[in-house]
Amino acid sequence: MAKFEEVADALSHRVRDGIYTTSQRLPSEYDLAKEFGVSRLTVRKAIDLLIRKQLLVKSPGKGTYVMSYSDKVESGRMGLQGFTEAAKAYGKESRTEVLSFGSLDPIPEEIGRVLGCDQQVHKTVDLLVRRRFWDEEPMTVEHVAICHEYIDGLKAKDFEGSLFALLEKRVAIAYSHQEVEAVLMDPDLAALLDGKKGDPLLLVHSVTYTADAKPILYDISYYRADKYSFKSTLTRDHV
Amino acid sequence: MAKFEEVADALSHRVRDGIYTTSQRLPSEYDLAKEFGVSRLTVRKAIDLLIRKQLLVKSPGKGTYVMSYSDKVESGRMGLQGFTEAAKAYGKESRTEVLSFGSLDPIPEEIGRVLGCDQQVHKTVDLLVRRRFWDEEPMTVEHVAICHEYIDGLKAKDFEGSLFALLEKRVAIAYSHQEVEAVLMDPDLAALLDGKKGDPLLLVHSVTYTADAKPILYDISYYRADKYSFKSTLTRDHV
DNA sequence: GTTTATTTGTTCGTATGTATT
DNA sequence: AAATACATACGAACAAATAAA
Repeated sequence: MAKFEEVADALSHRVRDGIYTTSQRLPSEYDLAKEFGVSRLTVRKAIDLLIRKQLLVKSPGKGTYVMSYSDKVESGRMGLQGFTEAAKAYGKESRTEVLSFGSLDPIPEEIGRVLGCDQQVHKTVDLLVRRRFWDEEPMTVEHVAICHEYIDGLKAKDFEGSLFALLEKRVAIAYSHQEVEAVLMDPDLAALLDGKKGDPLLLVHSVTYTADAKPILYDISYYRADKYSFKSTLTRDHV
Repeated sequence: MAKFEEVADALSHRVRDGIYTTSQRLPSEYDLAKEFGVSRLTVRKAIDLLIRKQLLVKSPGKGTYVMSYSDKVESGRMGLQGFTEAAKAYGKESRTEVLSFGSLDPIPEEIGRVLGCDQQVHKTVDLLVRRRFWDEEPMTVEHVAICHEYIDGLKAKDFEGSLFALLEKRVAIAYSHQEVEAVLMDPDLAALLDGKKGDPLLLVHSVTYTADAKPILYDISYYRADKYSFKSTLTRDHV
C-alpha cells in the first residue's frame, strides 16, 4: 500500500472511531505531515482521496472538516457497484435468477449505436435477462445487452452471481452513465416483481465503459419503488 | 486563474473541438508538460481536475483517454446545482412561484434532527413552498426547510429566483446528500403539477451543507416523471 | 481597521517505483 | 528485455484566504 493510502486509512479510522467527528476541524496539513513523518504533499494526497470518497471536505484558509453523513447506507458513497455488491455491503442476502440468455439479433438501433456496433462490423451482442431478489423478495428485473467479446464462452448458469465480478476477470470496469426515471408497472413486470399494474417503478438505463472508454454493456433495469431508492452525494464544484 | 486551470481549460477545449476524441489517447504527461511549458505535476493536476469533471479517464501504464458521453445534457456532469441553474445550462426558461413562506413551528422531528436543532436551542427554521415551471409547464413542487440564520430579512418575493444564488451571497454551499424515489401523484399534487392521481412522480429528499459541514436546508421535491429524469456518472473506485 | 498568524492552494525540480506494450 | 507512461514521494517556496489579535 502506498504511503498516502496508509495516511488516508489512519485518518478514516480516526473518523470512524469518533476521534474526528462531524463538523470538527482536523489538524493542519503541516501538523499531520509532521505526525505521520511524511511530506505535506503526501498528506494532501491522502486528504484528496478522502474527499473523493466523500468523507472529508475542505475550505481554503479555514481547514479540513468531517463530512456529515447519515447512518443509512448510501450507494453513492461507495461509487459504482452492482446489485450483488450493494447487497453484501448492506449485509443482505441477494439471489439472481437468469430468465433468458442468448445472442441479440437483430440489434436495436439505440443499443447498437451506444455499444459502437456501427464502428465495428460483425460485432456480436448478447442479451441477458435476470430477476434479482433481496432477502427473498423480488426487487428488480434487468435487461443487459453485453458486447459478446467480454463474455465469450460463458453460459446462463454463470450469470447467477455478480455480473461485475465476472466481467472484471476479463476487463477493467471504469465508469457508468446512468439515468433514473419513474414509470408505472405494466402487467408483465407486475407478474415478475410481485406487484400490480400501476405501482410505481424506478427505471434505470445505464451504459458501462472500460478505462479506455470503450462500451461494455447497456442495462435497462426496473426496480420496485417501495423497496429501493437511489442515494448520492453531489458536491458544488466552484468551476 | 491558476496555471493548472489554464492547462485544464486548453485540454477541455481540445476535447470539445474534437482534437482529442472519445476513446483516443492523449499525449503523455511529459509531452503535455513540455508543450505547455509547465511542470509535469501541473499537467497532472489539470488532468485530475478533468477527471473529477468526468471528461477524462486514466489507466496506469497505458495513458489518458477522453470519456465517452452522450450529446444530452447531464445534470451529474455539472455537480450540485439548483433548478434555475440547470435550466439555464439547458437553455430553457424557468419560472418560480412562491406558494408560501413563513416560520416552521413546530419543527417536525426528522427535520429538526437533520438540521441540528437538537444541538442548538432556540434555532428557528423557515418553510418555503415553491412551484417551478420549465418552459411554462409546471415541473416540480418543492418544500424547503431552511435554517433561519441564512435567510434572515428576506421576503417571499426574494425567492422567485435561484435559491442557491441567494444563499451563496451569505454562505458557502459545499455539498448535498440526495435520495431519489418513485411515488404516485396524489390529488393535491395533481392540481399543482397539471397531472392526475396515479401519475408517476420522482420524489427527491436532499440535505445541503456548508463547507464546514453544517446543515443549511432540507428539501423535499416532487418532479413530474414524464418531464424530468436524473442523470449521473458513477465511477468504479478501486478501493 | 490593520496587522499577524494560521491554513490551505499552487508550483517547481528531482528521483524512484510500477504497469503496459 | 527495453521503452513508454503513469504513480508515488520529498523538499522548498510563495500565494491567497481566513480568523484572531
